[in-house]
Amino acid sequence: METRARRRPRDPEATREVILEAAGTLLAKDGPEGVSLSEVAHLAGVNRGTAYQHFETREKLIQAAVDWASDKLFRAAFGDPATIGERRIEEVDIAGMTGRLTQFAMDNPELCRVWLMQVLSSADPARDPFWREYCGSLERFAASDLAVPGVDAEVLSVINLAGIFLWPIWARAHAETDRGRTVLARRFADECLRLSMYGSLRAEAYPGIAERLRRPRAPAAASSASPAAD
Amino acid sequence: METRARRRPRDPEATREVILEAAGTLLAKDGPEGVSLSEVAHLAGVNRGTAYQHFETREKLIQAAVDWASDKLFRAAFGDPATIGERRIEEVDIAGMTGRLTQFAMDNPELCRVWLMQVLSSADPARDPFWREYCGSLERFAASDLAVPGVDAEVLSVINLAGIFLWPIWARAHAETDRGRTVLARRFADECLRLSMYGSLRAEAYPGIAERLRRPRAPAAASSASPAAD
DNA sequence: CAAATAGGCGACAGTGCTGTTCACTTGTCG
DNA sequence: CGACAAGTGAACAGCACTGTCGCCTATTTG
Repeated sequence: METRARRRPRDPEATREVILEAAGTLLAKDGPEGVSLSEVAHLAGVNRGTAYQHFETREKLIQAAVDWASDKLFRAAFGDPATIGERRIEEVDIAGMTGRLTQFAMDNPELCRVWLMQVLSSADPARDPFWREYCGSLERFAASDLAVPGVDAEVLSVINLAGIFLWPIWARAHAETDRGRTVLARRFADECLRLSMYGSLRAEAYPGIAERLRRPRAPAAASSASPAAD
Repeated sequence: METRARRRPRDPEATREVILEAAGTLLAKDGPEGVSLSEVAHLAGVNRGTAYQHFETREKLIQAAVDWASDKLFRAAFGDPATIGERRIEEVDIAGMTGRLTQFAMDNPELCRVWLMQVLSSADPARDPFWREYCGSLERFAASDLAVPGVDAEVLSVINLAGIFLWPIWARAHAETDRGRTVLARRFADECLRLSMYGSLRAEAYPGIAERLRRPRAPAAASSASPAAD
């Protein structure tokens, strides 16, 4: 992160942080199996031995970096995890949360990439704290009278998060300037809202689908437009 | 792939295929930087030297495997790339394509993971043929009178594909049985359709958002519910 | 201020992977 | 049948990375 000035001033906390940050950056670039402790130490401007003092093995460093990313994500979306219990009761501001998350994703695409990749590789994504909280929020929202009836919160969580975290990567590749990225962030936010408000299909044009959705879990109606699920 | 039976029958095409398949599997597990040619050769039941005969370097093998995954995806969604030009004219069956893709993703989650990771790491995702075709289809759909007005096809493509490809991973982790997975596939398809038809917010409850969407690209309305994009 | 502590550093052995070469076996095709 | 191409096995140098050890020195503390 900085040009090595002979010897790092003794400060375990800061050192640990700088190592985690470097690990996060490389994790986003190469994936969990692709980062070497040597690289991380070099990027962090720290001796490899120092890194081993903070994290016993490469494996544990990676894990710590992933958890660190997840925690940052959590804080960006929901604030301090310690006080989360007290705030559970208040009204769910679903649009606001989506906005905060979208903005954060735009500002920290690497972090989101790390988190996504971890979830993609995890045998049990449901154990991730951020995921649990997000999904829980959507469930509470779906149960409220602000939501359209029939929302499947779990599925919607995957769709939302996947889009929110993938979009910035797309955007980064297409906008060189900050201004351009802001425009792209706005486009995403708008389309998210539009989709949430009105969907994408003109409902009148698809009576078959409407029919199918009216009797959930029943065998698919014989409409040419409805995808067969089995 | 199979228990090595002495010596592989001479068949370059099949050998190449088996190597690519093994590479794909490992790619899905470990990411591009995480697979070694030794591992691939071992899993494919092929001599390391043989692998080097088909692919000059590790790097080229990885690239070939990624392209191979992208191509399979393309075929699953759109059929033979060679004949794609002739079929461009016909009506866009957006729901049908989504259904096919969803099913394919459920059956081949590793493939989708490979593709996703590649896109996540690529500097320019727009060069991927599958992406281009998918996005193009949505654009044609958005321009038709089957779509709600104001759809941003590019954003919607990201949202759709991200969801479609991430869901199976979630599902795999949560359903042990084929039956369970079928149910989860159905849940996803239903929620996709529901979201496409009606969105998730009760439009009447969010006049601020409706207002904002009515004048696109203007500075955000001062609604507490609308996410600030800048 | 001096000693003790612990954060940080450099060097080392061990391991696994890459890319290459070479001698060898065995299907397949003209 | 003979030539050639596909597949095997082994060996090698070169490299990068892991994990460990002992030394150095900034900070703390008595």
